[in-house]
Amino acid sequence: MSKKPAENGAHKAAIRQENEEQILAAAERVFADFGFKGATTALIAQTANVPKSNVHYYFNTKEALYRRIMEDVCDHWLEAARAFDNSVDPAEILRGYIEAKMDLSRARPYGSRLWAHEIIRGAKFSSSYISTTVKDWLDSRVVVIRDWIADGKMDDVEPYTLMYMIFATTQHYADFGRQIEIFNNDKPLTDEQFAEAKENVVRIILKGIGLA
Amino acid sequence: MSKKPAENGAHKAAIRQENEEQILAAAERVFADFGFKGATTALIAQTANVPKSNVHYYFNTKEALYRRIMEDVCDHWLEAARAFDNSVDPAEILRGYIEAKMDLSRARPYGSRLWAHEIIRGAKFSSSYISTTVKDWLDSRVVVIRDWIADGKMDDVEPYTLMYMIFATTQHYADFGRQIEIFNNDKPLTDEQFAEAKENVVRIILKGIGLA
DNA sequence: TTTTAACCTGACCAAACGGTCAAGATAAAT
DNA sequence: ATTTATCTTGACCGTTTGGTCAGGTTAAAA
Repeated sequence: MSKKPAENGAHKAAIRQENEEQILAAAERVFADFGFKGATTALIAQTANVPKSNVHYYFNTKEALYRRIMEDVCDHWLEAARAFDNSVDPAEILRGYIEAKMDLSRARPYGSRLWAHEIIRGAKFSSSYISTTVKDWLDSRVVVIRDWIADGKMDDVEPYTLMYMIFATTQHYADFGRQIEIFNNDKPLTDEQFAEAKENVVRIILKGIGLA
Repeated sequence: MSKKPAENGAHKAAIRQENEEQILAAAERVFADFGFKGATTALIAQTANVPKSNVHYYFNTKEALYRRIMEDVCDHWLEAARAFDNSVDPAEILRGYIEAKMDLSRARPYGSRLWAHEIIRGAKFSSSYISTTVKDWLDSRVVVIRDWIADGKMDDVEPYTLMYMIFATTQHYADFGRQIEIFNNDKPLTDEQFAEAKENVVRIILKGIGLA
C-alpha cells in the first residue's frame, strides 16, 4: 500500500525532518516563555502535537534539545552580524546592522527571548560560545569603530557602550514585546509602527555618534 | 533568661522582620535567576538559610512571595521615575532619568532581571499594573516630550521609541550583566568603566535627539 | 515474501515539586 | 507561675517532573 515508490528512504527521512522541525519550533516557544528550568518536556510535546515519548525519541534529553535550539539561534545571530561587512561607509554599515537586528527581533522573537533567558540565568550553557565566537566578532568590530573614530569619521564614543546600546535596543522589541504591546493599547505594533520605530532607532543612534 | 527587657514584643517583631528580609532577598535572587516556574521554594529556603517550612510560614505560597517581590521592585521603579520631575530643562531631565535608571541597574540587578523574566513570560502577574500605573506614567511623559518637540527644543523623534531605547539600554546593564562581564574579559565592570558607560549612554542619546 | 531497521507510544518509575501538619520551642501577656 | 501566641521544623503527602522501556506499527532492504 505504498503511496509512492520514491528514492532510497525518502519517506522515513521526511518523517524525521518534519517531526524534528515541529518539536524544535515548539521547544523554542516553550523555552522562550519559561526558560530552561521552567519549561517542561510535557508542554513541549503538547505544543508540538506529539506524545512526550516521541520528544525523547528524537532528542534524548531536555538539555540536548535546549542546546540544539541555542545553536540554531546563534546561527541566525551570526547571519545578522554579517551585515557589518557589506559596506565601507560607517553610517551605511551601522544602519544595515541595526536594521538587520530589528528585523530579526520582529521575525524570530522567540530566539531572542531564549537568549535573554540564557544570559539572565548566567549563560551556563553558552558562556564558552560567548567568550570565543561572539567576543571575537565583537572585538573585531570594536577595532573597526576605533579606526573610524581615529579617522575622524565619527564622535569619540566608547565602542562597547555603543554596541551594547544597539544590542539592547533592537532586542528589546523581541524580549519586551509584551510590554510594548500593552503600552500600545494592548495591540501588537503594526508593520508601519515597527518601521517607524526602526527608522527612529537608526536616526537617533547615528546622530548620537556624529554620523548624521 | 531574657537578654533584654525591651518594649512590647520587640524581640518577636525583630525576628519576623529579619527572617522576612532574609527570605525576600533570597527569593529575589532565585526568581531573578530562574523565573517564577523555574525557581523552587527549596532553593529559596536554602539560599536564605532557613528550613523550607519556614518559608511557607512567612509567605504562604510561592505565588504570594513572588507578588510581594514584584511590588517591591515596582516601588523602586517608580522612585527612579520621579527623576523626570526634578527640572524643567529637557536635557537635564533626561540626563537625570537615564542616570537614575543606570544606577538602579547597578545597585539592584536582581530586580531588573526579575522584571525581565516577568515580561518575557507574558506579564501574567503584572499586566494590569503595567496597563494602568506604568502606562499612565509613560503616557504623561510622552506628552511632555511632544511639547518639547512642538517648542522646537529637540528633534522630532517618536517619543515611545525614545523611551523604549532608554528602558532597553539602561536595563541591559542589569539583565545582560553576565554577557557584558564575559566581553569584559570575564571581569565585572569596574566603577570607572560603569561611570564611563553611563556618561556615553547619556551623551549618545541626548545628541541623538538634538539635545546636545 | 521475509527480514531488518526505524518510528511510535502508553505505561511506568524514581526524584523533585509545592504545600501541609503536628509537635515542640520560645517569648509575650496574664 | 501559668496561659497564650508566635516561631520553628522534620516528616509527610499528592502531584508533576525528566526519562525509560517493552511492545507495537510502518517502511525500507534483502
